[in-house]
Amino acid sequence: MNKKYTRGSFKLMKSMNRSIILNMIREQGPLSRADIAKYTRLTPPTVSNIVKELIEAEFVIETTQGASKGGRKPTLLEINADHFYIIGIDVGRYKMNLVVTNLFGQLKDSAELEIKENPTSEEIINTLQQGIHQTIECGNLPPDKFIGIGIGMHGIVDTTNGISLFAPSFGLHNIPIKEKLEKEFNMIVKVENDARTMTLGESWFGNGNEADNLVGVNVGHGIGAGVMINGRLFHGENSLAGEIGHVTIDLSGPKCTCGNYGCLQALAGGPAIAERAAKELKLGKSSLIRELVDDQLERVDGAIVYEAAKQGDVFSIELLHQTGRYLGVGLTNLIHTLNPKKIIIGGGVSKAGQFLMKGIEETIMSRGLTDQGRETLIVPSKLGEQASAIGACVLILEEFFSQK
Amino acid sequence: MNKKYTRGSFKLMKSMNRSIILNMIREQGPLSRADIAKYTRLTPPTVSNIVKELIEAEFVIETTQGASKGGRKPTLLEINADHFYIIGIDVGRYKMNLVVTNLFGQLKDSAELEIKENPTSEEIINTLQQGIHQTIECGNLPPDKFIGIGIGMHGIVDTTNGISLFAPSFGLHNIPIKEKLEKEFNMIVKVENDARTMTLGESWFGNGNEADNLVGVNVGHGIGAGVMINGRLFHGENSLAGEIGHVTIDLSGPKCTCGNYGCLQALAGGPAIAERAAKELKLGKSSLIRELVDDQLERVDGAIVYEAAKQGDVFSIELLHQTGRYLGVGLTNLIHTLNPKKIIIGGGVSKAGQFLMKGIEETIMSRGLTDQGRETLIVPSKLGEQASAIGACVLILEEFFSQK
DNA sequence: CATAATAGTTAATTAAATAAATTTATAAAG
DNA sequence: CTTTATAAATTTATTTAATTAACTATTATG
Repeated sequence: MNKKYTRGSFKLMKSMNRSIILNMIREQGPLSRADIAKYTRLTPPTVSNIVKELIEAEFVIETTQGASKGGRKPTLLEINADHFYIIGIDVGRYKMNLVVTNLFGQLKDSAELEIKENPTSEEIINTLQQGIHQTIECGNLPPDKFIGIGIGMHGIVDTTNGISLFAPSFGLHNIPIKEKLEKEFNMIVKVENDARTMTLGESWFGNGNEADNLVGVNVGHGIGAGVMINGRLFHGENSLAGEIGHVTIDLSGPKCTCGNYGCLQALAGGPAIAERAAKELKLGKSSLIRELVDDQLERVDGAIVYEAAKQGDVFSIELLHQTGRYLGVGLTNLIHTLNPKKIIIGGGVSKAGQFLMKGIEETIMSRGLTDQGRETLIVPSKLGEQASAIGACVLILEEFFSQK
Repeated sequence: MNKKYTRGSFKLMKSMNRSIILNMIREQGPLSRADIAKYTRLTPPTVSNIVKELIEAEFVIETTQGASKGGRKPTLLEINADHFYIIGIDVGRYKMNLVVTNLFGQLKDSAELEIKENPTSEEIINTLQQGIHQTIECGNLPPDKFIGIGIGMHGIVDTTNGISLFAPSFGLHNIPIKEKLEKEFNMIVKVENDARTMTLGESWFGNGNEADNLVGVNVGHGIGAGVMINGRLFHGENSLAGEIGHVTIDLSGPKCTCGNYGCLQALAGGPAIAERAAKELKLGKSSLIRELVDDQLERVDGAIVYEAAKQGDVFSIELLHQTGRYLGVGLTNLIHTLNPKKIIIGGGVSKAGQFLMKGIEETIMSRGLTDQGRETLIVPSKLGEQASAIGACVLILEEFFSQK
C-alpha cells in the first residue's frame, strides 16, 4: 500500500528523454544531434525537439561546427556550463570550505569560513549565510546565475528535510540548514553527510569516473564511507550505510570512542595513529617525531606522524604502514559485503596516502577471497581537500541534470 | 559510451503500466479496476485497456463481485495463479531440493533429488534434467502450464549466462546449467547463488515482506548472504556482495578455510561450532553431546550440538549462545555497512535459531552505533528448508511480473 | 421510486514518439 | 564547374497510448 509506483505517462517519457539527452551532452559532449540520435536510438526529430527546448532554456548551446564525415557538417552541442553556478560547502570541525563551480564542476571561486568555538546552531547558520552572501555579492560572478546550494555536513543528516540531526564535533542537534538557507536565498538547498558528498564529488569529477558501484572512504578523525550503488548514493534504512568506522575487525582490539572494542576507527583513525605513536615513543623508541614535538608526546597527532614519514622517519613510515594494513582489513570486509568496483580513499589521513597504500594493498591481496575481489581498484582521492565541497555542488547538479 | 540508456517510448510507457497493474493485483489483489485506477493514479480507461489485455493473456481473471460501496458492484480481479507453474531447485551439497509453485509461490509439488558422490558436470545436469522431466510428466499438473525453471546453486554463479562458475562442494567448474536446460525444456531458465535465492524467496513469500533493503543470511556450513537493495538482488561488481562469511571480525581469531584468520565463518559456521564443541569436550567438560555421539568426538557436528541444546544441554546452549554473539558481530558490521531494514537468518544452522537469537540480539544491542541501528529487525526464515528452492521460483516470477 | 454514488465503457482529444519525405550543406567524383 | 552521394537537420504525416469527458450500468439509501 505504501509503495510508490511511477506510472508511465507522456510527461515521464518526455522527461526521461530530456534527461538522457542532457546527460549525454554533459558526459560525452560536444555532440551533434545526429550523434545523440544514434547513441540513444531516439529518432532525429525527437532529438531536435528536445534540443530546441534545452537551448531555449539555456541549458545547452550550439558551439562550433564539427568536421564533415562526407556530408553536411554537424552542429555541435555543449552544456552551457557557465550560465549557472552552484555553491558547495563542506562543514568540517574547525572551518567551512566553500567553493563555487559551474555545471562542469569547474572551480570558479572558493573561500574558507571560520567556525566559532563551541558554536550554537544559530551561529552555524549565520556563518553559512554570511559566507554565501559574500560569495554571491562579491561581484566576481553574476549573482543571478547562482542556482543552488549544497552542504556536506559531518555527522548524521536528515537529507529529506535538510537537517543536521547530530553534529558530534559541535555537540549540536537538529540544525535546520535547508529551511533557513532556502528562506534566505530562495534557491534549492540540499544537505548531505560529508563522506557521501566526498564520494559524490569523486564520482562525478574525480577518480570515481564511470564506476557505478563505488565506495568513497573518508579517513580522518573518524572513518566514514559514502556508498554509491547503481550510480546513486545509498543511505540504507537509517542513514547508517557506510559507517565503516565502527565495523569490528578485532574483537580483542583497543577501545573505541563508541564504547566497543576493535572498531576499524579505533585502529586506523587519526587519533588511533597518534595514540599508537605516543605509546611506543613512551617505551623509548627513537623517531624524528620527538624533535617535531619537542619531546612533548601529548602533542603528537596524525599530521605530525605524516610529516615525519615524509621526512623519511622509519618509525613513522612503519606506523602508517601498519595503519594501512588495518585499513586494508576494513576495506576487505567492504569488498566482501558490497563488492564495489572501486574504493576511493580520501579525507585528512589520505594525505599520507602514499604511506598507507602499501599496507592496504598488501592486506587486500592476502585477505581477498577471489582474484576479482583482490582486483578491486583502490585509488586515492583526486579532488583532495575539496572533494567534499565539490561533491556538495554535485547534490545540486544531480537535481539539475535529472529531470526538470 | 558503455552506459545503457533506457529511452522513453510508447512501448516503455505501456510496459511500465502493465507491470504496475499486474504487480498491484498480485500484491494487493483481489482488486477492482476502480481500485487500481485510484492507487496508481492511472485513468479508468487506461486501466481497463490493460486489464483487458491481461485477461486475454490469461494472466489475470475476473473473480467474484465485491461488495457495493453505494453503487455498482466492483468486479474483482485476481492473478490467474494456477494457470502457470514454475520449477525451483536448490542444489545443495548432498541433494537437490525441487519445488513447484504457482504464481503466488504456493507449493504445488516437491521432490528430493539425490546427487551422486563426486559428481561430474554431466551428472549434475542429468540429475537436474531427470528430476524436471519426472516432475513435469508425472501427471500431477498439466505439463503445458510450466513456464520456467529457477536454480539456486551454492558457490559462484554467472547469472548472466546461467553458469555455475565454481561449486566448491563438488569441486566443479563452469557447469552450463542454463544452456543445457533451456535446450532440453524450451522455457526460461535462470541460475543464481543459493544465498541469494533464499533471500529472494523470503522477500517475496517469507518474512522479508515489504522491506526494500533486506539481507538474508544463510548460516550453514559456510555463511553467505543475499543483499537486496531497492527491492532487487545486488551482486556487486564481481558477485562477491554478501560474502560475509569471510568478513574479518577477529584479527587474532581461528584460521578459516580461506586461509585467513578470524573470518566470521571460522567462528560461527557449522564446522566452527562442532570444532569448538569437540575442543572443549576434550578438555573434559560434561555434556549430553557425549552420549549422542557415544563419546566419539570426531562425530560431533552442528546438528548434534543443536539436538543436544534442544534436549536442554547447558553446554550446547551456551555454545550456541556464544555462536550467536559472533554472528551478532557479523550482523552489526553488516548494519554499519549496508544498514538494511531487516536481516533474515536462514540456512541449516538457523534451525537452532531460538538458541542463536539471544546472542545475536545481545550483541547488536551492545555494539549498534545508534538507536536506529539497534532496531534493525533480525528475524528467522519463514520458509525454512524450502526458502532457497522457492526463491529459485521467484527468479522466474520476477521476470514474469516485470514487463512482458 | 427517485437520487446519489460507484464501476466501468465508449468516444474524442492530446502528448509525444516514430516514420517518411524534404531541405540543407558538404565532399568527392567526373 | 557540375553532378552525385551522403550526412545533418527539419518538416510533415502517422501512430501509440494516455487522458478527458461523456455516458451506461448497477446498487444503496432515503
